[in-house]
Amino acid sequence: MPEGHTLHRLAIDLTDAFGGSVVAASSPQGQGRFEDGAAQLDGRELIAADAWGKHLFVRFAGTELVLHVHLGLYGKLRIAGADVLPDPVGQVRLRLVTTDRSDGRVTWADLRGATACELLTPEERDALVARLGPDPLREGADADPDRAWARIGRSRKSVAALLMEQDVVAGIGNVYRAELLFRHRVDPFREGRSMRVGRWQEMWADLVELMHLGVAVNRIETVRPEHEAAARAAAKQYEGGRRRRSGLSYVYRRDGQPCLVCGTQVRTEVLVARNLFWCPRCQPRFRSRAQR
DNA sequence: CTTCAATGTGCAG
DNA sequence: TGCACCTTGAAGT
Repeated sequence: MPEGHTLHRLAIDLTDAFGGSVVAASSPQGQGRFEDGAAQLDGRELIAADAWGKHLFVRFAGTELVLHVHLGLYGKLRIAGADVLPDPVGQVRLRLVTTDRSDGRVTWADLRGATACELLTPEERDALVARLGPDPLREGADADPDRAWARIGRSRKSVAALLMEQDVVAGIGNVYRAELLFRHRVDPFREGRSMRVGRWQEMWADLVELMHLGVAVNRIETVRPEHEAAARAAAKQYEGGRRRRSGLSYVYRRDGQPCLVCGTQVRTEVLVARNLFWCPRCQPRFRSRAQR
């Protein structure tokens, strides 16, 4: 689940659900790992949440400390409402609860499996954000593609590796990386410095759109309308009746299957400890002038 | 039933 | 470079 779109969506949903309300904070099954933190937040008004890349920050009234959450690979923050508060399931590191004064209904958020759940001073938060690159989902100067280009355009590392580095672009994960490179027919293995700035500007603009769509539908969707039918048919065949949870994709997790555009088998290879997926025909090996 | 891989990252060696 | 983190669902036996 968690690439940047997930955290921005959670920031919106948390603010909608709890913003302006006093919350009860607890760490029910947190193995003691966030009990002190939860106690510091308990009974405070939640002001608002925001995200930068894959990091979520939540501000509370009456304290400078900021709640910082990073979901890692499989963390989840689930927000729900009901008449009665259910018992926590699994290792709930943090639970936030607010009760509606008029009808007594409760809204709660349960955090499980997160890599980070901690309270940061404003200085610590700023230091963390300072280590992150521009975020396509933020506004104005926080989403400056030139900052990313300053890194990419001079690097001998592959574009595929660079796109995963959070200090180059904050919020891209393995799915957006593979899909963005495919959509722009870019060879994942070409050096960053072999790219032209115009190409990067196109990729960035596309990424901004894709990730905003991801926030809106709460899912990564990257397939263009003209390929949707083929993508759906391919997914259906592959699923064999199972229910599909993730969005349609061109190449992500489609290794061995025919490319939706050209029919060539999609390939995969481990690059910097992550599975990279690409179409060798749509994204042919880039050869520099010197290599030709 | 058990095992493994996953949309991620930090740290040990 | 590989593991730990510690959850979920798919895949294997």
